[in-house]
Order: sequence, then structure tokens, then C-alpha cells
Amino acid sequence: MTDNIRTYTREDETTTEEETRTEQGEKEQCPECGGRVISDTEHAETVCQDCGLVVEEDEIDRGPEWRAFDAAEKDEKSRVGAPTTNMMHDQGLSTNIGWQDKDAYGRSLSSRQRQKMQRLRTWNERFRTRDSKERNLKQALGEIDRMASALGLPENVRETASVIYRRALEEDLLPGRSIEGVATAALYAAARQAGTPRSLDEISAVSRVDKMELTRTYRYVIRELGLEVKPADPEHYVPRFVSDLDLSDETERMARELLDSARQEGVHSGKSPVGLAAAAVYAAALLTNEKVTQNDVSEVASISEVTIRNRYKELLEASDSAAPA
DNA sequence: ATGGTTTTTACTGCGTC
DNA sequence: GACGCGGTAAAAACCAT
Repeated sequence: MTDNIRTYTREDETTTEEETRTEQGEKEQCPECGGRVISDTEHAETVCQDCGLVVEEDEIDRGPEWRAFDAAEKDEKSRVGAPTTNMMHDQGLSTNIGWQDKDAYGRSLSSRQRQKMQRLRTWNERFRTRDSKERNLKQALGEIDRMASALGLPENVRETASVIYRRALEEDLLPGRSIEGVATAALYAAARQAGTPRSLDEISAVSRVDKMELTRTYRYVIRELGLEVKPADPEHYVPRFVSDLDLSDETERMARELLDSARQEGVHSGKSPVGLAAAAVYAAALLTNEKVTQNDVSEVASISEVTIRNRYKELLEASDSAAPA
């Protein structure tokens, strides 16, 4: 009966040296002569078979550092399993029963066995999403995932958001609040904690809950879970604005400097971090002679031009007195 | 609920292309 | 003349009390 029950592991995907070699040899082409290239893993090089051109060197060998001589040994030595993830409601550790009615050798099952497997599948599914909390979590995690990709947030943020939501669920914070609201709040908190903050506006744009509910739930969750969320650092917004506006690294560096001196002068307390960041980017672009209008900046930062004006005056004053050039 | 602070909205005048 | 920029006043939003 265990024959057809499998827990999926990543191990199946690990490739041996030979596999990598043939795979790359077929895919890549030499830029010089158009011939086939093969990867020489021993010397960490990719060389052309025909003309001997070294296409790539000092690559990272992602293969295992041990050798296995048969399948059993491979199982023995491999330390790789499926990664646990908080992004799935059961952390990816549950048992899955394949839907094909085949046994481990790929043979079809007898009709009696088939019925048995069907019953097992049914019950397995029932246990997996057993109570309301689990189902709740399942939905919320889906929601978090959706919003996170819409905002282009990295995986670790989703993980954090998942953890926060999990905790909220355990502390019975959900009754009386919408799943989506709490999920959104968790994501918002996670993004800020991870140093890739998104403004309330941006978040509520992709969420089904409005801003007011979001802020309410967010506050509540933070308070109840005793979460430490430092006030957003304006510098964290800078890289995103800079790249959205196609500005140079020089400008980005400049903007950071401005924010630094502003911090030293204590100009920024009480002001909105987003506005500060936007103003810094604008001012930096001015100083490096790159053309951006206040309007452009205000759009990508979703902040008003007036605020940018006010802030960037302060920023320039602060930088003057901090480091008189 | 209230008062103080910050941000937004709306409008105006100036200079440049 | 359109556009970018700077300024102002009043309204709105936000926050702590």
C-alpha cells in the first residue's frame, strides 16, 4: 500500500555530472565558430569543442562534493530533500498520493487496488485540510502569494508574511476580521521588516481590502503579536525609484548621501519616508544633471509634487550644513 | 471628539524652449 | 503657448491625546 504513496522530493532533480555535460553541450553554441561547447566541470570551464575557445571560466560547480557509485549510495549520501516552506499551509511536508493508478513500477493497478487508492486519496485530502484553520490558512497564503507577485516582492518576504499570518491565526486574531485584511496586513509588515517596503497605497492597490481596514488590521496585528517594525527607512525606497526612473547609480549614491546628512541633521522626523526618498532622488538627479521632472518622481513615488518641493529644499539645506562643499 | 501637524489640492506667476 | 518650477492658501488626512 505504501507503493503508490510518495512524498515529493527535490532529489529527483539533482543531475549527475554526465547529465549536465550532455545537456549543456546540446544547448550552448560557441560565439566564435558556432560549434558545440561542452562544460568541463573539473576545470570549471566551458570550452568550445571545435576551436577550443574558453567560453566561460570560474563557474560555480553546483554538483555534489561527494561521489556515489550506485543508486543506493546516492540515496545514502544525499542530504537534499524537499525544502520546507511556510508558503504552503502544511509547510510542504504532507503526503501526496499520485493520481495515476500505477504502482511503483509503472504497472496499472487491479481494480480492487484502484478502489483502495481512491479511498486513501479521499481520506488523505480530508486530513490534510482538516479543520477550518487549515482551510483558512490555505486561502490566505494563496492571497499573500498573489499580492506579493503583483508587487514584485521576493520570496523571503512571502515567507515572512506567511509566518506572521500563521502566528496571527494561532493567537486567534482572526475572528471578526477578514482573512484578506489580515493577509494584506501580514504582507505589509513582512515587506517592511525585510527592508523592501511598499507604501500603503501600493499595497492596497493590489489588495481587495481598502486602506482604512488595512491600517486598522495592521495596527492590531502588530500590537497583538508584539511585532517590532521600525519606522520605514527612506533609503529602502531609493533603489526602486531610481530604477523606475532609469537613473544612474551615481544618482542613487547621491540620494543616499543626501538622506544620510538629513538624518544627521534630524530633518526627517515626522515626515513621510516615501516623500523624503522621492525628494532625495529628485535632488540627486538635479545634482548629477540627469533630467527628471518633479512630476515624474511624484508619479513613481505616488507623492505630491508639493511635498517633493518642500522636502528637497530641506534636504539640500541639511547637506549644506552637514558637509559644506 | 479634538487639536496640532503633515500632505494634498488648486491656483498663480515666472522663465525657458 | 506648453512646460517645468517655485510659492501660497485652504482643505484633507493623519496621529496622539
